[in-house]
Amino acid sequence: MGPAVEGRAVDKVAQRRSELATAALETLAELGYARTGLRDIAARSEYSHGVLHYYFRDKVELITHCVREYKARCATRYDEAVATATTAEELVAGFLREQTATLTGEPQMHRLWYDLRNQSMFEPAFRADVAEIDLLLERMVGRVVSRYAELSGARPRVPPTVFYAVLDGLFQQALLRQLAGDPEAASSLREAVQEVLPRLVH
Amino acid sequence: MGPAVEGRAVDKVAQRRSELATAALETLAELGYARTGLRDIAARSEYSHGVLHYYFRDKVELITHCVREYKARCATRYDEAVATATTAEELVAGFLREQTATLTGEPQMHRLWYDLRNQSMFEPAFRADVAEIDLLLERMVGRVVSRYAELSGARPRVPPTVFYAVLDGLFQQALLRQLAGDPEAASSLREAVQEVLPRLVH
DNA sequence: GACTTTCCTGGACAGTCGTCAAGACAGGGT
DNA sequence: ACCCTGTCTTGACGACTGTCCAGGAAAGTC
Repeated sequence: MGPAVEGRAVDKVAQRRSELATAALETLAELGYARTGLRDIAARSEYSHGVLHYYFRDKVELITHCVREYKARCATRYDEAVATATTAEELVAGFLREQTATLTGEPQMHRLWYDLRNQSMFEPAFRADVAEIDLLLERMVGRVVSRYAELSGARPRVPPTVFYAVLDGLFQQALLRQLAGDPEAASSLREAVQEVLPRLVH
Repeated sequence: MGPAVEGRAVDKVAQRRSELATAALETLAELGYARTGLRDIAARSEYSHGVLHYYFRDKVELITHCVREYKARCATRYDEAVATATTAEELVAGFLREQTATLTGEPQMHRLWYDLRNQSMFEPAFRADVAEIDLLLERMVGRVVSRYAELSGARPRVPPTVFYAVLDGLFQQALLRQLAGDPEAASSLREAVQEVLPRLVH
């Protein structure tokens, strides 16, 4: 077993892990943490339930790996809008478009994020990863806000942490309404963001 | 079995239900929804696990009853501060005192609320009750804000729903930090509220 | 070809889950 | 004395849980 082969083997293993983590993410998003078993996850993949303990030590390690995969998707969501916008209005429009799209397009994935973040309030094993993602999301919001301030020639009036908490609260409320079937959830969110944002940076 | 006796019997039943619901609330707050079984709940009460199906049809009905009990505690939390404050600063001080007290004093109860609210994103059976409590909390925040505006001779700049979402986002972030052991969680929350509030009502 | 290593399956394990029903026990009514 | 009714306990049920393991399948090495 040479180093080159080992390198390829490691990649292969990493790929399987990622493959299984994706199946786990889909299952968790559909059923929620409390109702998801390892057999449900395996059923969604093309393998049997035993393989999960071949690639992951624990259920905790599996879910932790899932959460790490999840962060890669979220952290760059608004980066394009930040990069391409040339005016403040354009940036807000791009931000709202993207936010609305995720709210109506993949609400399951986001209720999973909130579910796992809540689990970390009970299960210390999740806290480190959740905190890491939370920081990533906070920085993402921070980039949007600071660029918005730059384009509109103003200054953020509250720290990035507060911005993140405020926008997260608004999004979570909208998500709850969206999943309850409220057709105006998205438009209410847009309106709220447009009202709040200029008052916190001007 | 006359009506008078029946009336007393109904009270007795209601009292037992309440008693068991209290034990359930304590257990849920400690373990979280995903890890709480009916036997855990019964162990915390002075009865055995079979009695739960004597007073409640389902696990769902039990937890629903819990949530209904929970709301009675929360909805009046800030009412005294609203009633006694004579200046805007006094009202904010009272609000922050109460908010800090609940954050550091009973964080378990609040992570349970967020847990159950998240469960309602997956389990439609919880949605109606969760929505009801959410409305109650929103109105409570609305009372604080409108009184604050009145005392400071200003106007709320965003609707009550937005206020609730914003303050809830800030509180949830603080709760996450509090439970992770951050000693500055409470003071950060106070600071954030004092920064945000005047910018949304002036 | 045989042999070794890696990968994956399927079943078994010890628990726990929600649910239910049979019986014990108490108290009042007749 | 008896039964009746409301309470509560206890044990059991099938289904499900995370975990582990014996062994088959497949792939790679000599």
